[in-house]
Amino acid sequence: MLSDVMEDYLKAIYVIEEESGPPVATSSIAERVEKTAPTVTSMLDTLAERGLVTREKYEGAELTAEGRTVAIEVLRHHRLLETYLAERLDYSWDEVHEEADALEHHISEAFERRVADVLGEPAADPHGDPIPSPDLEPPGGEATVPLSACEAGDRVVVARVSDRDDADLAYLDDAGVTPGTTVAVVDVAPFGMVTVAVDDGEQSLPESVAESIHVTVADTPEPDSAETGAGA
Amino acid sequence: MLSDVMEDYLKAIYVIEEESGPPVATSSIAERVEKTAPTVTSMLDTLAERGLVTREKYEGAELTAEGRTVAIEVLRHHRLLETYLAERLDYSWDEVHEEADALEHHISEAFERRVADVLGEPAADPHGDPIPSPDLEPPGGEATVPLSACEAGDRVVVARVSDRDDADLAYLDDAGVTPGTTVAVVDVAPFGMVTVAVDDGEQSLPESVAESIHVTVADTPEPDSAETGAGA
DNA sequence: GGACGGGATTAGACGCATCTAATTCATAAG
DNA sequence: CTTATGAATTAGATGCGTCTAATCCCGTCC
Repeated sequence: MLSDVMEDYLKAIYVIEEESGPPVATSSIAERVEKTAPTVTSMLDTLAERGLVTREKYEGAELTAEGRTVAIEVLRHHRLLETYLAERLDYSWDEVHEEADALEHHISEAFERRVADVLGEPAADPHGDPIPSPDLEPPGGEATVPLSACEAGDRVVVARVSDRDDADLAYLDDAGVTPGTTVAVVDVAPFGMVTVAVDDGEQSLPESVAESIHVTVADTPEPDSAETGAGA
Repeated sequence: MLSDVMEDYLKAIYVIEEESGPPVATSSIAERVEKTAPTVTSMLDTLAERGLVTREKYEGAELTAEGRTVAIEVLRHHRLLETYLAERLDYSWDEVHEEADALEHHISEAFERRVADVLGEPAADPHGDPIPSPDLEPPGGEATVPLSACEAGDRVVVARVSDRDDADLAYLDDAGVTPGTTVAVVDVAPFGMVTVAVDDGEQSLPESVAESIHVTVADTPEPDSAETGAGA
């Protein structure tokens, strides 16, 4: 039996692999799971013994197929729970994460299946993150870019928003920046501050927030008049 | 923060107090939580240090007011979950227990409240056990007796059925012996085997099962002619 | 190429929940 | 009153996940 703790590490490694690819550094796992580096090192040893990760000393870790499957199952639990809480228990978009984190390790296969059934096997959770299918294959990621990488003039559709910071989430919800909405990038200032136009006005977002918003570009500005180059 | 494990002990002590009153013996806790006696002893020490139980060596343990409140909260979680699973997630009566046991320690106050809300603050779970109210006062137990203590001729209403053995539960469900149904006691044989009449025939239940079914007596046989029965 | 700096690992310890084996206690039987 | 019996406790060890402090390795900078 895998402990909750091990599942948390595997999940962390998975999402880091998703965003930066393997190998995954000890320190980035440590940051994500909020443990010290030596703790992570020893857990990686345990995980490696169990065949859930491979690793080389001083390099980094990488999930095995088995470890990846476990991680994806946890992620499926997490995202199904978030969706269920939002749809059936009146949770708001920004509240679901914590509860799902607490429950994801403790639901049975039966629970997972029934929740998926009553929801109709949804494809994405309230933050826009894809919900892995029951076969636990890695969900196909459609190409998205962080909002922080966009340029002034782009019109973009919000694909997903990191679920890691409740305060940011509440703010974005309030601002009308939710998965599926279209926003126009008004300005990208020095240090990454991004200003976007939404239905009810303009919002300026610090870089840290803009990084956590992933979008698909609907429309790029035409590179035509005076402002073509490394402008502004 | 109280660990899940501590909550389990407190819950166990509470239900044992319910059925036999304090003080609660180390060995009966050990049996219920499926741990060895020394393990229970040391946990009782911990619990006593935290002010959740009082105890005297070689005597037994008793919940403090605080310990009782914790136990009742866990029980509220458990029974709300059982009810929710049965009503909203298509679980059968005999499946809910295990899932509720796994989840009861991990749901938030918010979750508890919302589940109670969508269910309309139910009074009893699918096994007939009373669901503690949000104030966490001990739920008022209406007087019931175990089916094993009934006599031939009694007509009784099933009040609640222990949720501890899935196989028994499935059998009883199939037999039509569920909370709220009325059954007639046909015979009480030596060693406690009880035969009851239900809608679809007669069922013979071993004593262990008959002990776990609590009933209210609707009608006692008049100690008079051979067949006083008020006309079946 | 040698020293430095920062991330990673090893060393060693701790707290918790658990176990088995040995001991102690309460009490029922003689 | 003494002893036997069974329950409860103490003693001592284990596994796990965690920490801090010390050491080690690798890539960079002079």
